[in-house]
Amino acid sequence: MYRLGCMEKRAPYHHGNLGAALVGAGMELAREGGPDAVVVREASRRVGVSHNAAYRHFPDRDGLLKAVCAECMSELARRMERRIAEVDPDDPSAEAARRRLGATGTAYVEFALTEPGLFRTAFAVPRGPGYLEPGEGVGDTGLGPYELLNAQLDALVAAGGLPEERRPYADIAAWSAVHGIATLMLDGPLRALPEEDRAPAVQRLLETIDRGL
Amino acid sequence: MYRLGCMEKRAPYHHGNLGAALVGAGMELAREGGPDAVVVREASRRVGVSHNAAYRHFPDRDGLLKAVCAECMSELARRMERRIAEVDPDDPSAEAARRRLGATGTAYVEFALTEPGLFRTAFAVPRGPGYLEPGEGVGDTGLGPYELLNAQLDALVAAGGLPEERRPYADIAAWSAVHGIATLMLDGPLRALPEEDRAPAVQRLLETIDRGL
DNA sequence: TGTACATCAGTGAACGCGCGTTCACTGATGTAC
DNA sequence: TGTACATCAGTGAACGCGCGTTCACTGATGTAC
Repeated sequence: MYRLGCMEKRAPYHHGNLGAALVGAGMELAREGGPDAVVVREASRRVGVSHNAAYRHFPDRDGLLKAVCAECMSELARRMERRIAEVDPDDPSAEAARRRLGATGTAYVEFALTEPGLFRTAFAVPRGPGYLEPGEGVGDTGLGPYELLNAQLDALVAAGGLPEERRPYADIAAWSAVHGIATLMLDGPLRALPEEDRAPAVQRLLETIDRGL
Repeated sequence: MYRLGCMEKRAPYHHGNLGAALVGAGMELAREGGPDAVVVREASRRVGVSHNAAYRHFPDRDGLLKAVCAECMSELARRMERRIAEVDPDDPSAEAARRRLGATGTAYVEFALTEPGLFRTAFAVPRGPGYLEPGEGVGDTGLGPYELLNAQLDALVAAGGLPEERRPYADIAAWSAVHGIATLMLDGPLRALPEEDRAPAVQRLLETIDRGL
């Protein structure tokens, strides 16, 4: 087998867009192995650049992880937006609002189970508050996952599907429920739950929240 | 300052109970830094023994972590038992059963927030199912945390507080909710939630589950 | 009660691993004049 | 249009870290006779 000249190693001396390329490689790593797998040396290796070149674009390893984090959050937001959009956007009924709220939960769990590495990375925030700058971690609508959830709850109140006095902390309650089942199935004892029990368990959880809110 | 002779280093040549002592040191490490902090070398150091002595008692690092894990689970179980016992055990009413169920949730979140390291370690199970042998990770009643939860749900059904047809997956729903809020407040974005919002948020979540189940 | 011996429970030194980070460097690019 | 020069974006080598794990070893303990 001939190796063509195009395999020359020296091509990308000035890479042009190394920062973005490293985040891309970081996403791959996150997908395959979660946040711990997002390491400077391997990301550089994949891009085909020496490992210290990365320090021109990120102050340190946490800087890279932060950027990958934000990208994972955005991915989650986009998936939520997509599922929400499946409910007729022109339907103003409480029932539709309720279905949109359910869609955010469904998308959340779906994301966790189909992209475990990205899900873990999205929530493996480097310590300290304010790790996401405004405008980071958002989907196509410019809202982040948490804001999308809140928007659905507000819409549900507006549509008369949830009494206003029960609105406070409803976001946290709903979020906790889906986050919990995702976490338990992914990294917790429920990882041993047989495949056929998963969908009904999620269904039961969403119904419980829907009824309880 | 004089160092007295009792500080002699050579005292514990044959330690006598090194395995248990290492688990004890491992619990300290877990309390301070979570599962990642449970490392053979530091545990040995704290016990005052060379680091490879540990390999007489555990096949490898995961062996130690597994033992510490089980101990953390037991601690959680004991705290749940304690909170459950605060509800008059002779009261057979559905209302009491409901309060006992709430107590398991309260204890769970309490444990997570007051002992974050132990909580994280309890759920940092080494990969692979069946990591806990039967009889490991249990409290004084011989039941583990999940079994305690199931017991309260069964009791609630028996007391007429929950229709039997809604029993399936109710355990997972309830567990997910409390696990989720604990995880989000501990390691997730809700770690930024102001102290004064925490208790009401937990309260709201427990009510939602209570109403929704 | 002694004693020889197997076994047990430790020691100390060493290895390899992959990482994060820093250093002095060099070749490419952009710009003021 | 040229040219000198600052700056930018890479390179390659090296350091230190703390860990898990293994090796040959040694002193203490328990037991068969």
